[in-house]
Amino acid sequence: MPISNEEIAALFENMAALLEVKGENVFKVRAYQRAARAIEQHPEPLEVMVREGREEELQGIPGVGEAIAAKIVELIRTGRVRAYEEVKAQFPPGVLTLMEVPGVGPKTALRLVREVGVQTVEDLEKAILDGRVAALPRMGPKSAENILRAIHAMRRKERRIPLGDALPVAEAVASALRERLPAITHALPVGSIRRWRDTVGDIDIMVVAPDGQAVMDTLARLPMVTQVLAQGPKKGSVLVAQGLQVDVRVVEEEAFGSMLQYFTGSQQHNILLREYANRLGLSLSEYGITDVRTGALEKFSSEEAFYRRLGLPWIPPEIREGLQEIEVAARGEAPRLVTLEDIKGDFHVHTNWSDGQDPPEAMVAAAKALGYAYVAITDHSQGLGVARGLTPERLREQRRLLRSLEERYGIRIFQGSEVDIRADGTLDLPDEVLGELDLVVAAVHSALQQPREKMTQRVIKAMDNPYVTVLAHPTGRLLGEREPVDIDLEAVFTAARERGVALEVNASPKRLDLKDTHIMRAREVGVPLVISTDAHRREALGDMRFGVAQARRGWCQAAHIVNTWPWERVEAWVRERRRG
DNA sequence: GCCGTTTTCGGCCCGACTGTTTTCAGTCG
Repeated sequence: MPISNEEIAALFENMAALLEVKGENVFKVRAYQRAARAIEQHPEPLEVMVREGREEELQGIPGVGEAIAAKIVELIRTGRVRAYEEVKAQFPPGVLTLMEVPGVGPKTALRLVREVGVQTVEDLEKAILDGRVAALPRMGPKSAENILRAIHAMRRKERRIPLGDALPVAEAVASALRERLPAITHALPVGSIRRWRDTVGDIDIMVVAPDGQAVMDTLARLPMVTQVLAQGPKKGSVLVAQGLQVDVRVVEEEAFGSMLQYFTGSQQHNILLREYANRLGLSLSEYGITDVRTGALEKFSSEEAFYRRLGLPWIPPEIREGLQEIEVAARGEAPRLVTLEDIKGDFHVHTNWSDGQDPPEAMVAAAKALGYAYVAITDHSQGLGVARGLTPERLREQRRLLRSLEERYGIRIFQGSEVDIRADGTLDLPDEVLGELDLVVAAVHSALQQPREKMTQRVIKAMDNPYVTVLAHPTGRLLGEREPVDIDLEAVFTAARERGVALEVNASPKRLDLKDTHIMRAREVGVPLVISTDAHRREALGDMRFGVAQARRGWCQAAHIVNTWPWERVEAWVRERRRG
């Protein structure tokens, strides 16, 4: 069973936590944390790199040096890391568990285990309720109460929430603040929302106003706020519905640029940017840039000016993840990322002929209104009974309608099908029917529990069919609802490139599938990509922005995305594949 | 433990908030 980058990252994350408990050098701890994050985001499975004898490339990952590279190899070859086992043996397992509670760090966790004897979150809750925690020296009733609240909040909300769910909440809080306090000139979502991460852990909102205290008082009294976690003059944290945490920072207008940069993050990007600035003799903070030699603070009204002062072009928020973006920008090699304006059409759209809500007319009109040159209507195939999939006869009937709409709306309409990939890898429509379509989007909808090898072969078999144009939502995940299928994506990427099949970046905020790191890897491998909304109603065509953002997070340029091409080129590409 | 437009040694981002503290440690982002 191969070990995933996420599992390797988790080990180093635990290693860092244990070293922190042990009281190790904080920079060593940070080194492990940084490596863990970089490994988690690394596009290619490290297991593949080691298996293919490319161990020396491990040190190309930012933050991975000789020692950590050796531990990665050890883990992949032997299934364990001796140094980790040794440090783990020095502490009761409860320490790491307790540190999962927000507000409980290494110091507190160790004291709770050693001096109160708790090992689990349940133990901890009991110990707080019977007063044993508050009785500790340098603890008190308020500290204990805060930990208890954190435990309850943790139980309400364990996971990160999908971007599509967080965004409306963030906008509601921001606009509520603006309405109630006219002195606010800006209130905007920042943090991982502004970076368009597929899921977010909390909501960050930056507010520009002359009086921070007034903003915090207003925040605390908002109707959607259920609890105030922290409240100072410049910064506050509250809980809103579903236990979602909202962090607000207030700044004066003149520091707009530096605060926007700071609060957008990511934290790792900021750390690296601050190190970069230090080498220039500059010190960065949310308030501006200080010349270390003179002590003078320079303020910035825009992010562009802030980055420019560091000799850098503006870096798009989507790629501020602390990978190589600063070095690349400094060399003047930053890619021009794909934009929404580059998108010329949508390749995956449903109508009420299958499980969509709106008729083909409405979907076509909506695509036209977005300025698209083309749209593919891809209703489900017959086998998907729950989605009222189309039989070959219904498909032919629909084609006549689409031809008439094409003239009426002046937009190229591709008739396609989202054809089901059956459990054995065969397709749900015969080749002669597929051949009558302009393009074919193939997807897995059933037997999602198949083992890795079987699922991988099933999907590759489907891609063997020359009529298959796009593999849709390749991992099948539904954010917050369904885990991705177990599939060897490296094998799928290679097969897709060899066959000239495009992989979908499904833009629906419920899916975002492929996800950012997969997109990055697919792009590296040379797989053509398509950004599609999978819209089931006309408004959902607007989800394209989520998909474009994910592609940008994967460092995609327009050239990597098939639906930035004019329709003539798309048609030629489909024909070429069919000829083999 | 990592890393280099000062460096293979000696640094390592920076500030806000809380609670329990008479001056700061712990935690977080």
